[in-house]
Amino acid sequence: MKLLAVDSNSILNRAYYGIRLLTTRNGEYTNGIFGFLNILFKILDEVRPDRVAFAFDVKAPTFRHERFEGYKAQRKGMPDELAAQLEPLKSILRMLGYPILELPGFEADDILGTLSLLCRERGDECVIATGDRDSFQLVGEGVTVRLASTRMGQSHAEVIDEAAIREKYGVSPAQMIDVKALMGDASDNIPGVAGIGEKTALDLIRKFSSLDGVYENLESPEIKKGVREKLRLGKEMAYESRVLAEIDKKVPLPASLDDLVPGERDNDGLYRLLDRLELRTTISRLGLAAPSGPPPEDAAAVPQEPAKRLPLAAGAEAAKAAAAILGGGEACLVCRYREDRLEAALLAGEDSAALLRAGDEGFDEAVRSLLAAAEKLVLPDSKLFYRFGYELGLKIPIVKFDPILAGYLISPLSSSYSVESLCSGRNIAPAVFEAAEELSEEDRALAATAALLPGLCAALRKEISENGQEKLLYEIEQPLSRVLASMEHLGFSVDGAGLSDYGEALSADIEELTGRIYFYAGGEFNINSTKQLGEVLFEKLGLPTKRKTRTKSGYSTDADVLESLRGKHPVVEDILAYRKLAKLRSTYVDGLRKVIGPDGRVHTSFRQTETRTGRISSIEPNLQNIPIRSERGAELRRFFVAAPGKKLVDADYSQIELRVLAHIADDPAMIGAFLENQDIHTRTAAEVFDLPEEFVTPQMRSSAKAVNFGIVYGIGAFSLSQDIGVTVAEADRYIKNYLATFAGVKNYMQDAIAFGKEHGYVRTMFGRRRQLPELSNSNRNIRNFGERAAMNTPIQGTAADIIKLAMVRVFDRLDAEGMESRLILQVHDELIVEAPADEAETAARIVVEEMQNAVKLKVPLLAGSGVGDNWLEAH
DNA sequence: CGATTCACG
DNA sequence: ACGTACGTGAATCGG
Repeated sequence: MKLLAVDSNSILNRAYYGIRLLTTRNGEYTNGIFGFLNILFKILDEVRPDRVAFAFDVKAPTFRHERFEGYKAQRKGMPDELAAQLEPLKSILRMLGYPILELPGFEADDILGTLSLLCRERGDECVIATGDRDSFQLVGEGVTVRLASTRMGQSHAEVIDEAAIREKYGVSPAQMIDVKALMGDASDNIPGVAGIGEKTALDLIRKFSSLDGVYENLESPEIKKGVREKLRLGKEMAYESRVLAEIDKKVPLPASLDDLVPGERDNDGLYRLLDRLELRTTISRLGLAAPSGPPPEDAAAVPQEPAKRLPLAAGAEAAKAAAAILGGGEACLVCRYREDRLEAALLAGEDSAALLRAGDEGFDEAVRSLLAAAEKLVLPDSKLFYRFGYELGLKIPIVKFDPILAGYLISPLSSSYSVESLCSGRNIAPAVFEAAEELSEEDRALAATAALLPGLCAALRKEISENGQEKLLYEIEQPLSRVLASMEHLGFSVDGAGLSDYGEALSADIEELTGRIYFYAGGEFNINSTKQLGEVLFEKLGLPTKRKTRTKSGYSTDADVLESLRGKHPVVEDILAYRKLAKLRSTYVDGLRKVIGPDGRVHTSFRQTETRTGRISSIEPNLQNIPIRSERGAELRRFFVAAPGKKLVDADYSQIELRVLAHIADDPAMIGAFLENQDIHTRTAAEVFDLPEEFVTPQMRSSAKAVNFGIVYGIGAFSLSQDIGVTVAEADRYIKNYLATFAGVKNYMQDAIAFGKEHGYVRTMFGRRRQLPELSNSNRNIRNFGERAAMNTPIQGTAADIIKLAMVRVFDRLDAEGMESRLILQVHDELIVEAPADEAETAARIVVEEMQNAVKLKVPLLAGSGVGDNWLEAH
């Protein structure tokens, strides 16, 4: 017989602190549960026990410690975010079929002790799974411990047996009790002897083998005077502590070992609970599938319509069936693409469905009619569909509803969006397709997704409407998808040859720098390795270290640190230069060349459901971070060119975020400044430094600019001081002056946080939301982060809403005017249009107009523009 | 695959 | 006493 006895609270604790906070879309915390289960599965796999028990502490304070309350700090209560995970975890364990043991008045340790003794008496094996060292004293005679830890997302479980303890501590497992009696344990309310820590305690027990031994030899010369005095004073406490330190092995367990055989798993219940907790990986790890029947009526359950049964036409019948469906009202569509080709599509109407497969009779025509009827479709990932349309040379209508975009608007926090993940936690009853033929596995998967759409969309539409996000979805995000598809399809022309020459020049300079750096360093090393670079700078060359990296794993060598070392050693300058050039070469020259298509253009992908604030992002390549701030970097933009006979039109908003702030905060001083078209940074400088504008120096203006940025980000005096190189006190004064002048801004900041705390989310002018569970976190740093995000998100997000709206307007206007100019890129506050040379000036005027008129604020929205043959010139 | 660094708005 | 601005994506190192 082999028993696995789990110290549940301890493992949960480890898991909780080992994994960053995770929440479901509804704000339920899950990181502890997730980590616990990972550790559990790993240990189960390794140990393969035939009996399992989960011991839990009982919440009520334990009477054993009452005597010492008030004497020592009480055991810190667990944070709310962790406590909330306790009950769901127990439910999961019960549904897995495992017994849970908890006894009022006894800690989990005592239950483990008792279980381990029972095993010993029978000569059975006992493995204790725990996250702390308290139960080491139980080890020996068939009893071992698995010490769990979660580091970097990985679960480890170290095997601790008697030999391991002797090696680590130099004492026997039983002697750990005496060690603890001396050193105490704050988390267990065990006082120990004041002033004796782990080292001294271990040393004493190693020498004198027990607490009695120590006190019998108190006068021994091997005990230092100070220690002897502490021991004398703490003798009573030491013996009291020993009683507390020894784990009870005789608690009245309600179960015998033979009651601990695992029972049956409740797969449906597990699925429902794990689904609610959005623990998809755990679901698949357990091989769980959605319960077949309708879910039992949960208190919170939304009333479900009975599952619909739809006949599914396939093969030769499919095209005709699809035409009939498209003749009706709304229909759901799920597509499968393979290398830009549509391979299969499942169309589901009110009461019938069709599976269209490439190669089937009438497929191409059926697809054409699908594209033409897009406005009737409920279609996830509609951008792919538009993109597919553009590849065929077709501009297709905007779909009726894209559940992926809706899901993103409802909660922008997820890492990815799919029909399946959107259903999780929403209690969606799938429709049932009745096919005449056996479907392939891929087609079954397509059908499974399509089956969820009707129910999912009903739920999402309701949420969108309750959230007041209809306009945002139907007038901004959905039309924008098609604009993005068009931009991706068109791409941006790149001068590959010019780029290569530029790269050659970089390489020559990099080589020279490398040689000099090796010379200064007195040898070759990998300059790209922070670790090796740190060793060279701070150990070999003896430069003063500034700070450690965030994880304290080594020396930081970032640009800030190097900047501060400038002048201390000539190598520093070269390293800074090397880093700049190496970045340009690897990320931009090499990186970009890799993605230039056969058409000589780069086709980025815009991600529309990625950011928490509502911005779009750009990948493969990222065209939103092409250099501009440094001269050498900006040169790269010369290689982003207009096609022959065309021009680039570049238009950008002027200070859109500050204008949005002025509007949202309704700040008279700031609104006044923008109405008078003043230079906002100079104006800010005049206020912060309390001077007339004529006396504002460029330096002061630059500091004020940093203050303005800081305000938008949710300012802190420390960071501002770092940024502009003044003392924290000085920075603090700037901020105070700023907020005194712009009182509306100050109020806005407070209101934004208050709103976030009250509602659990903040929102933009257009109703975009961002949930902020961080605001109710008990960790101050996390909470502070939440507060900054609460202030920043409405500003950044509203600016994002506005430019998205402008993009849709520009796109439609160019179309309406019958022009050939096309939007090809967006960089947050900047739009780039490729225009036939003779249209360029008109296009520039139109873009600026649509950008400025996208929305009416209390301040004017200004945009400027330029025209050129390449991006550098046009900007 | 996490950590570090750095490019952009 | 502590940690320190919002939002992204890509390259690189090294476990």
